[in-house]
Amino acid sequence: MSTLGLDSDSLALAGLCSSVPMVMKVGTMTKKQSQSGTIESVASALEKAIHEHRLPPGSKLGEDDLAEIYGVSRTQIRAALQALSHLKLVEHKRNRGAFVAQPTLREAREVFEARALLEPRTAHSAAARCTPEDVEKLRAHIEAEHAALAAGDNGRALHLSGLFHIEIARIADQETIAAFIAQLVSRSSLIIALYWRRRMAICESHAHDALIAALAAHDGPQAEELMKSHLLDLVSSLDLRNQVSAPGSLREALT
Amino acid sequence: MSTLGLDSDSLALAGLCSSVPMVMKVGTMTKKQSQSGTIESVASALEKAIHEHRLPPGSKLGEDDLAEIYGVSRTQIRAALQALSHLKLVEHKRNRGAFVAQPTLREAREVFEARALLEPRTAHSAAARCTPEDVEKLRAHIEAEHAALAAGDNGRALHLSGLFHIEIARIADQETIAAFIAQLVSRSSLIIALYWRRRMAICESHAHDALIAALAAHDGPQAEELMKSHLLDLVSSLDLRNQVSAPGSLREALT
DNA sequence: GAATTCAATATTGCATACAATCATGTCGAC
DNA sequence: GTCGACATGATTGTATGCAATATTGAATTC
Repeated sequence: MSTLGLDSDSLALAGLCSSVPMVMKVGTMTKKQSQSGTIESVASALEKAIHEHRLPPGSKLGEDDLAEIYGVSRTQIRAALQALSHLKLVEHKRNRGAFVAQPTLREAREVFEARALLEPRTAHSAAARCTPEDVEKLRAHIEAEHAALAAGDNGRALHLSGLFHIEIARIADQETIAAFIAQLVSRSSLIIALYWRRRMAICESHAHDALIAALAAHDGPQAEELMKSHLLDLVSSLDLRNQVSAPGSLREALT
Repeated sequence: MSTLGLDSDSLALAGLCSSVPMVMKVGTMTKKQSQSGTIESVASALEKAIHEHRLPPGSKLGEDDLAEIYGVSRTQIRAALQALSHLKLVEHKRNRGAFVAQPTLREAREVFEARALLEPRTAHSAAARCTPEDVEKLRAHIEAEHAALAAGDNGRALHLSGLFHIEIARIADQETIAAFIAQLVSRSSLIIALYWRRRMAICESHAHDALIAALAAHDGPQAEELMKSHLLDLVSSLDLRNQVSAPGSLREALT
């Protein structure tokens, strides 16, 4: 039985899962679709599930379970897990399997230092290149984010909030930096799952609104400053002080 | 027959290759060492060969060839190639195989923009934390680089020059940023192979010497400035103007 | 003679089968 | 009653074999 958070119900929610080719498992003579985007599909589905905190840090990602859930072979699951492992989203323990990564306190600090280094100046660049279409796209993101929040789906809101940051890097027309930021945003999602202190409300909406305004006005310095303070706000909503162990990792620490 | 630049001779040069476990291929009943670092070993060996320009951009990396060269199974070769693919060092073409990546002009510019964003401020941080042992290590790097240059081994010198930059990020105690820089340095090696104009001499030695001095003196602003100008020098030694095709990619473009 | 089609070969993509390793639960000894 | 050793089960790591696809060469036709 699957101990994953990915039962048939959440599978339907995953969105991208629907693009996983339907393999008619009637034996070995069936012509499979060989749609060949399976690895990326599985990786995307898992990534999304992790972003939305349906798979909390530390979750075991058994190969057989995933293979059965997605209806593909273990080989492709392994490839997808390996890809996510390179993004630091899953950790591989030798002969033990793959687990959703649990960033340490140190990693958490490093991730946000890297974001502080990359994102403000990227936002600056984006302001110069931002087109009306880009602004429209960003507004759509915000809107969807608000809708998700209103619906109480915090996970989805967080996911969309991450996409917002990645979109800004894309507007700056820097694919390489955008890839880095995408990775950092993904890891941030894990960090938030581990170190977020509930007392603090995530009032990102305002920050994002102001950012859009600055971008639309092509005000580079303002966008840079807003992004910087936005990231600082985000960090201050986390509990990154030294502590004996991260919440939830206790179980892992005592084995 | 192998069309790779990795005959038995260059195999011996690869250094890390010696850590590839010796599989006694006497059939299937032989107990292999199962040293289990094979994938990393192969990936490192390939990475080094690419850094040192023994495998120029566009080289075909046939799985069977590599499997025979390193005496391991195709499975591990595939895993190693996949890892390098995530570092953007090799490109996978569907049903065609793996090739040493050929960064486009656009990618080349992006890589150096990312470096310009990351490295100067990382050098700044490194200056504050730099210990005498770190300085010694950096000097050793420089020395080896000079030795390689004197021996006419430009490839090795380039490789060491890259390690120098990564070492600085490590001194800054930022593993996450160091990983990004490592990737960018690797890709820079490919970019140099494609777009370097021979007229320009690579006078990095001086820049590196000055950088060490600034780091040793804990002069953050100076280190930041030196790194910035060093990167600019490096870019100016490249030919990143628009052109019909990169040198060497002609063959590929006409197939 | 040149071009196009078709067959043959080589190479990758994929899945399955086996081997190795780790976790768990039981039995026995102290 | 508790601790330790062992056997069993489950899960990952690895290799090999087959199927699918691209490339190469030859033969045929215009």
